Amino acid sequence: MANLLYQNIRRTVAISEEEVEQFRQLLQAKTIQKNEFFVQEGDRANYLAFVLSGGMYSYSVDEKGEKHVIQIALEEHWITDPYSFFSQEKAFYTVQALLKTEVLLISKENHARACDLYPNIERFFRLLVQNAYVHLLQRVAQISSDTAEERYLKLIQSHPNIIEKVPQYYIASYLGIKPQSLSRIRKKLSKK
Amino acid sequence: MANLLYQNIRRTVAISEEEVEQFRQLLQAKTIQKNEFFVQEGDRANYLAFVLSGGMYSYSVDEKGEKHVIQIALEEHWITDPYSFFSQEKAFYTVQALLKTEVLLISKENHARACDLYPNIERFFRLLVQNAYVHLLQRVAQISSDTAEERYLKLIQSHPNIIEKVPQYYIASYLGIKPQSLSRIRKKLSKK
DNA sequence: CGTCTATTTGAATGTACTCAAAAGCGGTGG
DNA sequence: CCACCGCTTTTGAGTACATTCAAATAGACG
Repeated sequence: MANLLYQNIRRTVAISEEEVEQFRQLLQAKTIQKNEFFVQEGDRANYLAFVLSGGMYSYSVDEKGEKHVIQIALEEHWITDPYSFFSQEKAFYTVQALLKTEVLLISKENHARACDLYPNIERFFRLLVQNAYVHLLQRVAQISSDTAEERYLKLIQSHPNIIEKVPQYYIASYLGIKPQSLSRIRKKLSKK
Repeated sequence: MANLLYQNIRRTVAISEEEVEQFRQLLQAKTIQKNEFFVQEGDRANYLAFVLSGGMYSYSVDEKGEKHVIQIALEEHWITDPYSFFSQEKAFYTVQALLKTEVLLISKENHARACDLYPNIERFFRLLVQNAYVHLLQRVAQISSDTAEERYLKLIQSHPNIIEKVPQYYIASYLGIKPQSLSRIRKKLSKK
């Protein structure tokens, strides 16, 4: 595997491979098994994860016990419960592995240290949140302007490998619909 | 009027009134007339606005020419097209005054300068984006778990004065429904 | 091969939407 | 002061899309 971390950071800030290597010292590699919890609702999110391979997803659970998928993070994406990680309060969401997943973890403390030591890394994380916010605004806009079918098409267009890795009922939940509805949408699309 | 700016910043970071006063020098007061544009889609958002009184809203326009309200900012809230303000690329959204609105404006350049000069202000803006991101995640979670009726109830609970200031069809759009549907929801609720 | 889980299908229901029109409200000018 | 205009909200009737409940198939894995 290439240096995914370097590539990912490089996408946002101009930084040398050496500086990323220094930063890398503050991260720890870990393998998370399929369905293993990374963060559980009510816990504190002490780590931020960078997905090297596999994938994770976050969700909330409503009063009726139903999962609502909020985020899906495949390779080269960062995930945690942002509220809890930033504030160190209890997490709203659960983050769990979709399949066997290799991650690089950074603790809250090392994140703070990295931001102190490496201005480029500080800048990177600041822009990471900024970009996540901008993307999420687009998602909100999309929810109100697009039909479920359009949202599905755009999703598989921007993340073609999501189909292989993520069960359909999680994709449905992410899109804000029920698995049966997604099944019908797919059936309708396949007829074309 | 009290010092809304100081109060607002103070809510997030520990900072002296003097330091805010210094920062205040980099802002300019402006009155925006009802329906006046603050940012137009396709333009660059050169300013970030802090609403002192009145209110503004942002929206996208779809292929059919329909508005989709993304954000509503009443007093003591910050608004702009974040993507455009951060990146200086063309704005996705339009930001417009709901009624006569008094704002404090900060230009992109002064924002950068303020972040350089005043670490507390840098921290404030960083946390502003962070908090906005966390709130938006909650909104996304809410969209998929709550009915339109529940979302409406929660909205007027958290922002009781929104009813007086914002036309019902904008509130409907913000909630992701049509004005007719909101009217029917309100009718149903008033019967209880 | 059997079991467990995921996906698909069917039928009935519900919620929000469209189209269309009426009623309400606020401001302006005769 | 009232009549009129434009804009917002409400109401009605029919429709579309997603949901629910239920059951049948398909796939994955030991």
